[in-house]
Amino acid sequence: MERNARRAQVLRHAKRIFARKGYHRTNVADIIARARIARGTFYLYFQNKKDLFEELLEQVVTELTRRIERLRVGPAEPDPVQQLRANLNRVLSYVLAERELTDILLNHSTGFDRELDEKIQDFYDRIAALIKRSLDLGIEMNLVRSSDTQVVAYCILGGIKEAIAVLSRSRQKDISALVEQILDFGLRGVARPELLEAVRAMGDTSSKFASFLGPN
Amino acid sequence: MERNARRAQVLRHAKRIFARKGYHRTNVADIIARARIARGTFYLYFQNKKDLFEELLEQVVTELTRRIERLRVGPAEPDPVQQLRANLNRVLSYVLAERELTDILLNHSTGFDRELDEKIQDFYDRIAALIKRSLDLGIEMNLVRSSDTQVVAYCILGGIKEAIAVLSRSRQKDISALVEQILDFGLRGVARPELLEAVRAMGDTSSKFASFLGPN
Amino acid sequence: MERNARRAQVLRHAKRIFARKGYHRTNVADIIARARIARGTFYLYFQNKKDLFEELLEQVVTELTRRIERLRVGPAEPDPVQQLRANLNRVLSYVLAERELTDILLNHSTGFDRELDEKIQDFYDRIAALIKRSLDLGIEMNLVRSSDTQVVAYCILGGIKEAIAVLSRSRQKDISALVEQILDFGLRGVARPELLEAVRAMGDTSSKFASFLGPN
Amino acid sequence: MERNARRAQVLRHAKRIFARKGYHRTNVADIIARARIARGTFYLYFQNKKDLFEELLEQVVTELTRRIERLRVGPAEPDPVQQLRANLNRVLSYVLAERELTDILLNHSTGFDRELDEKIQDFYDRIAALIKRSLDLGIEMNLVRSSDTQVVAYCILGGIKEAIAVLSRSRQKDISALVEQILDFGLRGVARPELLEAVRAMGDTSSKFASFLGPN
DNA sequence: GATGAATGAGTCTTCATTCAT
DNA sequence: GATGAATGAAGACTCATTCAT
Repeated sequence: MERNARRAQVLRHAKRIFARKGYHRTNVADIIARARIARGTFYLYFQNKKDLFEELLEQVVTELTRRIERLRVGPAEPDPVQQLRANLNRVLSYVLAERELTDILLNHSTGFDRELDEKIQDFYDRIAALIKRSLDLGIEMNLVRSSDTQVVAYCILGGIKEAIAVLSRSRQKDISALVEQILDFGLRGVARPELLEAVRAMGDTSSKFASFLGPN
Repeated sequence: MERNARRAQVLRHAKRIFARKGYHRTNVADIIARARIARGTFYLYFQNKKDLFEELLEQVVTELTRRIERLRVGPAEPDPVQQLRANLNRVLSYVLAERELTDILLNHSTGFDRELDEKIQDFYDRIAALIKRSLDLGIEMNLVRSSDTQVVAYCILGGIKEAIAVLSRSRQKDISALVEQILDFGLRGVARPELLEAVRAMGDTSSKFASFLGPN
Repeated sequence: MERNARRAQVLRHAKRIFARKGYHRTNVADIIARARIARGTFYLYFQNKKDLFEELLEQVVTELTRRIERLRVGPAEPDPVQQLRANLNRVLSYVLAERELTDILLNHSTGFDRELDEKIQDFYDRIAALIKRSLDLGIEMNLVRSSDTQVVAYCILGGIKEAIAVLSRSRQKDISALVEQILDFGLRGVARPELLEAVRAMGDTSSKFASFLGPN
Repeated sequence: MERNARRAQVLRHAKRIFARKGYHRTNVADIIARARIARGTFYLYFQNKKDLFEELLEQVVTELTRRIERLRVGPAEPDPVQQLRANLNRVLSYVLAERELTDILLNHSTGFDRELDEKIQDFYDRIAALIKRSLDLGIEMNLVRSSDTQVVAYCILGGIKEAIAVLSRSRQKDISALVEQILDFGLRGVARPELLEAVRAMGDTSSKFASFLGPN
């Protein structure tokens, strides 16, 4: 347990530095100075610098994966938009809470470790696949217009990534407005026009999709 | 060899290697081996490795900037969607033609030089500003629904970046379908629902926005 | 090994090599080979080659400065010539003991770093100023003939430097004769002729100035 | 002849730069830029950088050697002090006229070329030998007190070198006063005290040795 | 467990010299 | 003769990792 506490402490310090300076500009000297441990001690807890970095990256990826839930369909389930909103909320909350970690993920430039690059690409591909699946589901449910869901999924993913980057750069604390903007933009981008028109006709004000997409 | 030719030759080889291995894993030895020049020759044309890299980066940024034209409004101008389509086409064509350069920009450019990082962020901010301006214009013209155009602009930018990344990874040669998907998604995301409905009512099949946005 | 001991060890070896080969022909490889340490170890103790060299130079300058005492006048003080003799003795002893360091100062110190050049010129200027002050004092005390003490001071300084160079080249171990020769030459060069005549009349053999310059 | 003119031109430029920056800080690029010749052209006239430097050094050494005449004794010869004065005058005039060349000689730090170092040491040794010979001659002639003429010769040489360095640093144009100061200091340092007393008794003002050292 | 001195492979950069045109 | 592009040996410095204490 003591061991884990020490590890966590080093990880915490390293996270800061990696977020601020990036992988290459950060050296072991920086980390041990911050963490106030000896050079050798570092290697008692981590195989090497890359190992530590990977662990941090793993952390974000894992936590984000945990916070992004697969869309569930069923009578007892909340309506899909609500689920999307919840996903976005969870993701953006995490960004706010762990800005440094998400910075590492977003700004990490590829090309210093093939394996790591693949791991991250994998993560994004998984997210894109989830989005694609939601879109396909939406099409089946007659909510989403037909399109190349593969491409659109990546567009949505990219939009969210960029919005996160903006959020991370800003000092904003409130994410709800941001969530609604992203949601609105994305949903309208994929929704069947009839639906949008119906919403409009009902005098719905923007970002109130939920009300008509499911009775609950 | 003539000065400019030699410079270009070195740039060409370096581009390849940087795209494949990234900045840090590429060393001067790699470059000169590829370009079949001596070590000293390299420094005859470039101050140092970073200098060469920056030049490549500058190249992409400049060319992309050149290919993204500001939306023009006026009776003699092509309709806005046509202009957007043309922009996207020019950008994606460049990506296809200079896959390596765009790879460098998208994947390998951040994290090793503060100054460079800023230059690139600057570029993206400029693009986002252009998109925002187009949205604001669209709102004025009653084509675009009201929204936080700042946020939406970044969402669109991110979507395009991600789509470009996909394109760059794929071996695809035809960009027109991709352009239409991106355009469709983006336009629907921001268009006023009435418009979409009108289009729909007219039996328009996806990506034929142009027909109603202008008389031509 | 203990930090200071290791530093000293490297300095010791470097001193030898610098004295023999000079700054430019000595490379870090030479030093670490001699000191039997790894390349990195060198940089653990010194910022760079120049840093080490400067430290050695600083050493000579500091020690020589320490050994050259300002002339004191007063009833309880030893007579001035005795003080000059003591200064010379201390300086030449150091040269004998640290032949390599003085070699570095005399032969290898100028021309590779503007800043360093100035530091050394400064040192010599300080010594010249001390000599000039002694001469001015001697004039006040009616021991020294009037002259351009500024110029004469540099002549004396130059004479001593050259004598030191000779000493350093030779394998001589006894400095007392050398000291007397320098002293004799210098004192006669500046003394008021009446004094010299008085000494001569008293049948004084060379280098016995002291006997008449004070009662002791 | 054209060839020689070109050579001379390059030498002239190189002299300047070597004087200002020293051998190591001066590189071939500096020289050819100044002389406005191509890189290759440099090597048409000089074997290499060292060769050019040596030639300049040779120039000073040769000219100084030419200007330092051996003391002649004889009824038809000018008195010795006059000859010494003439030597000093010729040397210092040259310093004034070719400050850059003498700077090179004086500041040339040893240790980058064994052969060159020896050549310079040789020159100084030759001068010291000349001085020693003059002293020995003076002893024979009962003008100079007995002493270790070897040591004293180097003291005198050093004094002159240092005085020259001062002259070179200053912007002074008049050397006669300087010559007298050096001469006075040196002569008094070596003269037999009886002589000095005689001079004094005769009411001679400083630096008028000449009047009594020979009847002519 | 903890320490921090030691390691040395890996890179970048300079610059005197050559040589094809 | 003149040019200047090309050369590559030489050398400085960094930093992740190891290991004796």
